[in-house]
Amino acid sequence: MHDQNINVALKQIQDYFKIAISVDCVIFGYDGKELKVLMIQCNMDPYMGKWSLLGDLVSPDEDLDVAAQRILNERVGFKNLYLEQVKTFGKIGRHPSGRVISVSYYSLVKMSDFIPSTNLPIPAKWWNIYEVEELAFDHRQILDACLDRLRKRVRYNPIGFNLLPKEFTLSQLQNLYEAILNKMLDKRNFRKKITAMGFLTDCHRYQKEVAHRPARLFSFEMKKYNALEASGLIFEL
Amino acid sequence: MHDQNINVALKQIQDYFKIAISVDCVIFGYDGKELKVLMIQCNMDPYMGKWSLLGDLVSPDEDLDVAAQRILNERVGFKNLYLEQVKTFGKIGRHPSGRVISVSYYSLVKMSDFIPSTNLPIPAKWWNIYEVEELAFDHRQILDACLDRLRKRVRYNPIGFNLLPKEFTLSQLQNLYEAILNKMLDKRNFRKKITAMGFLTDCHRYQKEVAHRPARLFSFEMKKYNALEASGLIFEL
DNA sequence: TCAAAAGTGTTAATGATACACCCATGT
DNA sequence: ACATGGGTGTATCATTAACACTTTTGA
Repeated sequence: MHDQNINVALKQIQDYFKIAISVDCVIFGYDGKELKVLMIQCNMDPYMGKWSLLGDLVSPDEDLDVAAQRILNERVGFKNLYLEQVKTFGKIGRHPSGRVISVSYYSLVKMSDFIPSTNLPIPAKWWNIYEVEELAFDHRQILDACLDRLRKRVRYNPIGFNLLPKEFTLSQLQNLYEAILNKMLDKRNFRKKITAMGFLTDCHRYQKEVAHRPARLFSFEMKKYNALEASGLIFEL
Repeated sequence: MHDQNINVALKQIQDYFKIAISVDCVIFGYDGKELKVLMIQCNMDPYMGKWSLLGDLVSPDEDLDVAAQRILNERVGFKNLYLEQVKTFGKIGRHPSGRVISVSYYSLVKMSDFIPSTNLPIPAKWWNIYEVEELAFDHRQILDACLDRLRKRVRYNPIGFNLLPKEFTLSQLQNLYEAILNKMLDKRNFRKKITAMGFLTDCHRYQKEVAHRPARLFSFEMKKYNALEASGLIFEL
């Protein structure tokens, strides 16, 4: 290959391939009280030390969704999480190292199953969603867009269960909705609505070792839900 | 520059910059009866002759939204159209020339103002949304995603007016909603709802030269709507 | 005078909201 | 026995859905 070819190649790079693609994941969790988001500290100027979402470049032979799953798997050790693409951020100056267009996703994690790995390259921290500090890059915008989307989605799709343990009480479920929507709900109306939809399975088991009347445990099974949805059920909370 | 540098450069290309970004626009229009979508014919194998959305590569110094506006302007001659980003499509094999990740947008055009330019590089055609043939690339998926989004958006945001002439009748507005939602609506209930929201301005003018009782003309002003929204109005149809 | 779309209210059904007390357990 | 959250039903209000006839114009 001689210089002329190089110049052609470099010209092409300049013209078409000077953009890198990344994926950024907003990872939501729920600890039984608060809605949380997982973040790491940025090690790149000018955002050194600022908190940042988990993200990485997408390689040329990698699907976007696969890249998102990879990030979740590499950094948090989870597979097959609920994942939804939200929005693509492409402002010129959004990344200090050059033109990086970022496809954002949010993901839902059962924190009860989450074992914080101490041997990961970068330690991560769960932040209360309402107490997040100033973030690196345009990650505040990304976080806001994902939280907005989650709030809409959770009202019309049964995805909240991805944040709860397999067996949960109705109060836990209500509390989760209150944390996501940032709004109090009426206990009786909430229970009426969700039990009337008929997709919750009564586990015939109860909470143990709680200093009050133990609550009935329920579980959510996608199969059962799908069957009901197919016969006309409309989920709405 | 000698060969070693070349190899480094090429390696970098291979590693990070082998992905091109494009924008594809679903351009919706309304001719008074049907919801339409603007498309062109593909001149690239293996999709030669198939119909395709309007799209182009994003240049490295160009915002995504700006690229979308540019495409609309270059190809259709419009500026400042309503535009919404919908989803990013990034499957490995979606484009025959290599890895191209496409950010999709939909846009709303007043067809009444649209003068089909005959001197454009590629002639475009308005298709009835419900009669679109097999499309090039993954454009069917993109179209479906954009139509879905439009259907949701139009129920909770006053964006339908972007498809109507400045002055329109209530029947035209209803017809537009029926075309978008693909569903008949009750005339009296529709009128009650939309007039009760109070943001339509009566033009005190009427249709002319129609072979039936002429309908009252209304207009939509964003200012008025914003004021009402600020004082608590919730748009919903 | 006919055809075609404009315009207009009421009733019934459904869904949403508001609200207070007794129950079972651990300490 | 007390503190804590679990669990339950009804009445009111607001919203939605269903429905038919008269009016105005051009042909």
